Amino acid sequence: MLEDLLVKGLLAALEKFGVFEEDVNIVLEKPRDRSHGDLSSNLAMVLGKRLGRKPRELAGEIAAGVDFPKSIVESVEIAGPGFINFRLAHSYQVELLLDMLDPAGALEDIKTGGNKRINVEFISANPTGPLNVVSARAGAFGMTLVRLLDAIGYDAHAEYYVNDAGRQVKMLGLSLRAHYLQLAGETVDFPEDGYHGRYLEIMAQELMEQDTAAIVKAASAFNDESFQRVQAPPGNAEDWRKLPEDESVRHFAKFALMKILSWQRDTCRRFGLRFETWYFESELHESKRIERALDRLEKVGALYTEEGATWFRATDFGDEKDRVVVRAEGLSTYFLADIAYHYHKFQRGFERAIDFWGPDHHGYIQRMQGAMEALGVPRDWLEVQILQQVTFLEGGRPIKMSKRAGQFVTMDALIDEVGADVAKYIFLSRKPNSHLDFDLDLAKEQSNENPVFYVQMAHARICSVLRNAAVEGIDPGDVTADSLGNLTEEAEWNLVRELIRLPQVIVSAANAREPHRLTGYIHEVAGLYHQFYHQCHILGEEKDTTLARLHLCLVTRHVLRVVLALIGVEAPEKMGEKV
RNA sequence: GCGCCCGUAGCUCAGCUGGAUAGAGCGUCUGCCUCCGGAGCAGAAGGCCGUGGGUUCGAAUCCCGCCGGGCGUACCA
Repeated sequence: MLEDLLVKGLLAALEKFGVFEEDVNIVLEKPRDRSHGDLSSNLAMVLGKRLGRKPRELAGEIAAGVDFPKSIVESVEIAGPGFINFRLAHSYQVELLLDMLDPAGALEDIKTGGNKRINVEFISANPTGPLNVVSARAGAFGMTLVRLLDAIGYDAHAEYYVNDAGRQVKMLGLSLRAHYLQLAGETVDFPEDGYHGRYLEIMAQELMEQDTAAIVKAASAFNDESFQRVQAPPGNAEDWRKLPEDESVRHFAKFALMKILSWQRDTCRRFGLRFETWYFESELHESKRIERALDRLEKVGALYTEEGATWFRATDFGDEKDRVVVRAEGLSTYFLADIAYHYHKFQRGFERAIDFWGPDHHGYIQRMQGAMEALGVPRDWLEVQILQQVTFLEGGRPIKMSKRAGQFVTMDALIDEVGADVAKYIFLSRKPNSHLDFDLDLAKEQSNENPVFYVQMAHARICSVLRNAAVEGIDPGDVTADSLGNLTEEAEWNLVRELIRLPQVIVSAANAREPHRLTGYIHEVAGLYHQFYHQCHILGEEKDTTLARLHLCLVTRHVLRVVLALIGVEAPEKMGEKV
């Protein structure tokens, strides 16, 4: 790595001041202003005080003491209050570019994860209705993080947890059954805490029209491995209606669950989300994992009984109060199921688990990590990323999202109206902990003026130039150091300098869990490409120039493709007509 | 009350873990298509980085106090 080389050189120069590696942390950064070189160190300012020297003088002496090959570092300058600025040789930058294209090069070198398995769980929405638009942010982030982790050499695994057990599912069954009975002409009281969404009415309507065969056929869409548990209830709705109430509700619930999961899965697919595993809570109950987790907590002395309930000693693990795991009536809490789920996740052999949660669950982190610790799992095994809330505005005012009241914007509607690429790009341009206002009206209007098109345009433009080159019979061939050496313009080198940052950008975005650094980066790349395109004519120039510029196009296209693939946005060869 | 997150251009947001003159998109204004795609380029206007202190060579960034907003604070999920 270049930076290591520079750091080494600086350290060598520092020895005569009695400063050694362990005394100082040398940081090199890219100056904002290009006239300050390619890389910059604040070393002299940091050391100035300690050595009782004026930073600028010190910088001068350090700079005089370093010795780099001219083929790598073109110049070392002192500037401002004492910055040491390095200017890289063009030949070296070209080397870095070529290394990035090399299948065994820089993008391979950043794969330092050792193929360790990491589980990334996101969305995990309750299976009580269609996915709403809040899940879109989680989907965009989670999926991108999975790809980023793969890009740095981990074996990342996307997972979706389905809460298909407990009270809410029963309520779902009750609600659907009530709708059905109403349609069948019976007078029924709608359950008090029932789900009022219109989708359940529609589902009930469908149910009236579907016979057993149709229901079974619908269920057969779930033959994938992760969905073995999703099956049609026996018979048809008329049969279920006649059953004793409890059993009847269970049948309706099972059907509703099946339908809703199919919607959720379809929506995920439309949004480009692929989950290796859909993990069902009901499985935890059936496999006795919940009881076993409880036993184990008991065994390690992390439980006690009070007022008839069983409590987990969360305060022993940093939480502010102890938490109930089994209620006085004997029912286990959602928390206990979650403990069992995460413990099983650990047993499945993941080196680390990353969960994406909403801000309303932040108070849940301590107890969850505490429970894992109590079970003997390393404290940092479970990493929770809080994705701040999205406030959706329509007609200038916030939409209250309530699934129970049936009032929310679906993720499908978002995809229909602004498009998956635009939606993903908007979410991925913001950092995870920013609360963001999403104005749907504006998004619809601006979907035609969105930054995502700016980036896609750059890609399409490159493809177009390459097509034109082919028409003129020019075959750019492989990118070589010689060809790129013919680049002379400022606009060309501005682009080059940005392109070679790719490996670092990927590493930093992955490690910081901040995918938005990717969108910032390609926006910059696209901008520099557009500038280059306007300032430097590519085709019809003198032969070496044309070739060099075509090669720069090829590298830019590669970088854009790599990053667009990471964020799950298409890299189109042509842009459609603007509406 | 306590805990977490946020406050940067008219609006929506970046600001790479403390650096040099605070950026982008949208909106507003001015130029640029007989020229590889104008979904583009060049430029202008627009900021006490909520506020008051502190830390140091240096703060939008770190610490403390206020002000304002969101979320949480269940034997709900």
